[in-house]
Amino acid sequence: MSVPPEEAAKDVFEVVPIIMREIRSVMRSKRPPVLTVPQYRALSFVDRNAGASLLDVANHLGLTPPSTSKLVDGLIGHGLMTREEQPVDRRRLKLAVTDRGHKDMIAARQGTLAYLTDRLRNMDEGDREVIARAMKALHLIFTGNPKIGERWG
Amino acid sequence: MSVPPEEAAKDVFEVVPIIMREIRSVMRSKRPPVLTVPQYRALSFVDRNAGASLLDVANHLGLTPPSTSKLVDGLIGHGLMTREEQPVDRRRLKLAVTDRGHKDMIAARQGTLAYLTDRLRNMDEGDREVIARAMKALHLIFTGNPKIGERWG
DNA sequence: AATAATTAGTTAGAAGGGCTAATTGTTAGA
DNA sequence: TCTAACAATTAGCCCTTCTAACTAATTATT
Repeated sequence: MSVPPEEAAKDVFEVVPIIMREIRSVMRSKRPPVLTVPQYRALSFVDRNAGASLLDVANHLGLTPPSTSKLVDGLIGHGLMTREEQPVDRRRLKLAVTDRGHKDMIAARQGTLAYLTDRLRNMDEGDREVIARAMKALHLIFTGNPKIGERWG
Repeated sequence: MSVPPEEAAKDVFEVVPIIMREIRSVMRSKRPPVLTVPQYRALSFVDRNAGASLLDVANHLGLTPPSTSKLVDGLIGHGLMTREEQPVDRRRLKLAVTDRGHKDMIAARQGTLAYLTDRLRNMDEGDREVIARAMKALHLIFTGNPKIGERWG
């Protein structure tokens, strides 16, 4: 049976927001610490790319520089990230995750993954394979990057 | 090859936020009108369930009553929804979508679907089928409802 | 009928998310 | 040098979502 792009689009549009709400809810419910999804994503990126600049983070998150600046502000305010000046190019920041930021990030990740894993446990193994394949295909068309999972080491 | 729930969870956790950001971005970029995702979802629900109460909307969206109240406030302020009193139970609201609300909702939906459709067009047909199947499986485990797509008539 | 408990919805206040436009400093180039 | 480009921030806007505390209306209890 052939699936036209219109139908797949409708399915994605209906299901993705539902799952996203779950993810957000789980991630924000860990307390303390409380991490929002963008905060988690920023921490995770800087954790893997120590010394990243603000624009690096903005590009990775798909946010504008001002939004990212505010986001980083909040993380620094909570002691989860640091902002350093670089002697090489004083315009460019050097962001880094603190120990506490690293721990909070890991906690948020594990909590969310545990929840999702639990949800995915009681289903047909074939369905799980379909989901994994679908996610890889979606990742490719939405990011252009065929690699997935590298953020997980 | 077997896909353990942990792996599928990681894939979902990585990809869903990316797609969601795209959806949000596209939906908010139509101007005028500008509808956010929660605004769209509230309109869409009330459009299909005229006379719904605030709690009906809150439950459907997975939001608290105060959040929903504020959300509805905004929609009414923009002339997209109406709030009526019911003589039967004067505590219970009767929400309805205005003509303009209906039109804006359709416009937001079509714009977003057009974008997603476009993205999904240039891919292997087999991948599209995998995506459609994955979305149906995910919909079932996250909502308990096997039916999908009814919202699209 | 009077009182208590529940239910529907709102208000207030907080922290965050995301944008555009305008600004400050810094570096590189003609 | 002087200008253009760049990195980041500030200001100001509106939306999201929560908890806590509240009002008003209904139902249940005595």
